[in-house]
Amino acid sequence: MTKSLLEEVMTVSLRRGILYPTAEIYGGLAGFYDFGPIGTRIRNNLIRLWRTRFVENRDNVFEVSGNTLLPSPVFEASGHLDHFTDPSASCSKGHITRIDQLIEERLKIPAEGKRNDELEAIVREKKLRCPVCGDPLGEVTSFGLMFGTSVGGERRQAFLRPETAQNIFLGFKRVQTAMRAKLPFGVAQIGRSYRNEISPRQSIVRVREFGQMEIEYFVDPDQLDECPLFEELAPIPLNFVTREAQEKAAKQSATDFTSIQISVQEAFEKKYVPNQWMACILGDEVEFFKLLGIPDQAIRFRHMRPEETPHYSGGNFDLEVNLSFGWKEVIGNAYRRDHDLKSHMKGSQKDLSYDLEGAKVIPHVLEPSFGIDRLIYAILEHTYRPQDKTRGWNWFQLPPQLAPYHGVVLPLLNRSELEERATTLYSVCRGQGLDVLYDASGRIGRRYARADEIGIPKAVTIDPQSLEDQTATIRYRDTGDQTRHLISEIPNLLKLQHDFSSFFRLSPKP
RNA sequence: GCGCUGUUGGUCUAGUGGCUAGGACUCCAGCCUGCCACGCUGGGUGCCCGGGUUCAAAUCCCGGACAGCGCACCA
Repeated sequence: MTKSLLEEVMTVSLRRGILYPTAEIYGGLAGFYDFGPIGTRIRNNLIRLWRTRFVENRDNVFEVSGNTLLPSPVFEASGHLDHFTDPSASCSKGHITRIDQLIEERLKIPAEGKRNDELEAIVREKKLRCPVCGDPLGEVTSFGLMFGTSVGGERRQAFLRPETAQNIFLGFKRVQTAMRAKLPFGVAQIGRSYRNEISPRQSIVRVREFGQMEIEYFVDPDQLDECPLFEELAPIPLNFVTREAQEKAAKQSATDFTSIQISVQEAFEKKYVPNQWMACILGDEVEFFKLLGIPDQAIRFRHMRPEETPHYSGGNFDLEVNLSFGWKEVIGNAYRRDHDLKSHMKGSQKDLSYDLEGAKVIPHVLEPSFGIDRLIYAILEHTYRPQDKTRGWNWFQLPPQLAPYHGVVLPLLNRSELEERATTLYSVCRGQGLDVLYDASGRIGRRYARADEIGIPKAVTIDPQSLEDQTATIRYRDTGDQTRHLISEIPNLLKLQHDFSSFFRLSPKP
């Protein structure tokens, strides 16, 4: 049986310290993975790129870092407590009971597949009570998506957040006033979220603890079609799957959807998306993806069908990446209208409106939410170069900005003069803030292979000629070609020589 | 959560109810080596966990964990 691409990528990842199961020596825990030293470097680089483009390069985006554990009322207000998956009810003392299990156990009737209101009717009819204390049971809600715990001596109920977004809404007023932020502005957050998935799958694509990079853009509802990025992003092409295309595919029992290519401008003007802001967010992501090593044709935006979209949404558009096991959501883009701020105003009894020249406005929210782990998997799969016949080993063609090291310094031969010269260069590079490795173990080809396998873009080799004329060779991972340079120029040549112009160009001042 | 399949050094794998569980690659040390893992020598690490059957279990049985796939789920 041949290995799937996923299994192959995972094998390399395990061997080279990219990632491995959490608590592996105890048999692991389904849906949890740790990043190893190489994976952490890649992850940090991805986060750095994201922050550079979407936060630091923008004048009006503010980054926060929220806690992962939040008190229960937050999720009562957000609606998460009503949308869990396992039906449960709590009594007046706060004991939580799985209602489907209680019914099956006590009444010996099947409860599977019944809706919450049906289960609640059974509870009322049969007068089921809390099995712990005997108190009456409250409303039946679905439970299980969120990891719950209790806090402090008073055992206050709390949950690990299922999305980073909530902290942003909770802190909206603080951020807005502290930063004296004017609409439109964004609040970004990079952090971890938790969902107790019934069945984690596909390595780090569906996990129970995952990283998210999110922004909530707060926009005056009257200015949703006046995005300051529009002029820059208007020509960007988008692969787009309309709802009509999905209906058509369903009717024909097709296995895939047909996508169309439209520009950001068309997406807005022809109303493929609800507003200009959403069109720009999608274009912004296409530009970002150019740096990740995932080809354009492997990404598309899918307009989520109504049944996949919450009632309050003004339209959700997933960025999906074509992976070996199908198209997978890597970014969720949601137009949440004023749902979140309104819900928390109601839940907290605090005013979260924005003072717009004396008039109270509840900003509308547009939310691009990146799944870090999925994105890393997508990058690994798309940059993996297996069965390379010319070089004889598998490698990752990681973009230089994501590669775990800028380069590796190698003495061609294990002679002390060469090693001295090489370690000196290594130290100089490190002193200049470069991430470089030194490797003198084994023959040169083996060391090139080791470097390739974790995607190091350049290898510098000190050879006997280096001692005569102070030069060294740079071998390029992607081609295997070599060029010779003065050693004094090597550190600069290892620094990223990438065209960042489009990356840094955007600098709107709304 | 249900079902199918699987789990042997770091990785990939051979294997049988019974001597010190074999190989390949990687890794480490040394030698060699004027540029792409395939020169030499030496070395290290392993039968997923628990229970059962048995004189004897890595092997058979049961349960669990984990993984891949399918279904369901993924507000």
